[in-house]
Amino acid sequence: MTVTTTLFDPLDAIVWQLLATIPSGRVITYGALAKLAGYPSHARYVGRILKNLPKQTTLPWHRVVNARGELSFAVDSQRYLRQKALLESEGVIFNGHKIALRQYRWHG
DNA sequence: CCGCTGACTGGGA
DNA sequence: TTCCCAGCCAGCG
Repeated sequence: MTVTTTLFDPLDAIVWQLLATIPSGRVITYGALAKLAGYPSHARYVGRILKNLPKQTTLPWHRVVNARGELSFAVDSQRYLRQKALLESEGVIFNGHKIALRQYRWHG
């Protein structure tokens, strides 16, 4: 039987699982997520994974921000505003375009 | 195989 | 501190 056909990459599944563990009100960077998944130099790939998530996903994709504490979308674009709104609804504070970081990261 | 494009980064200026 | 940029790496002609 042929078969096989991996419907998705193993890394994708790992990232999905890690993403699911990030608490409301907290954020994590693309790079940190990649590192936790075991692929420290794949921040961009993590971005691609998020981009490929189905629209109806329940995963907290909005809790992933870039290393500068900003959202990786064109400022004021539709997607930018949506992510910002979701984060603010969880209590994340913004200072201009940047997240008023207190604690980045999950767990801690 | 080549070149270009990103939901990215670290480090030098 | 902010800006800039080479390096990064999978996907898609």
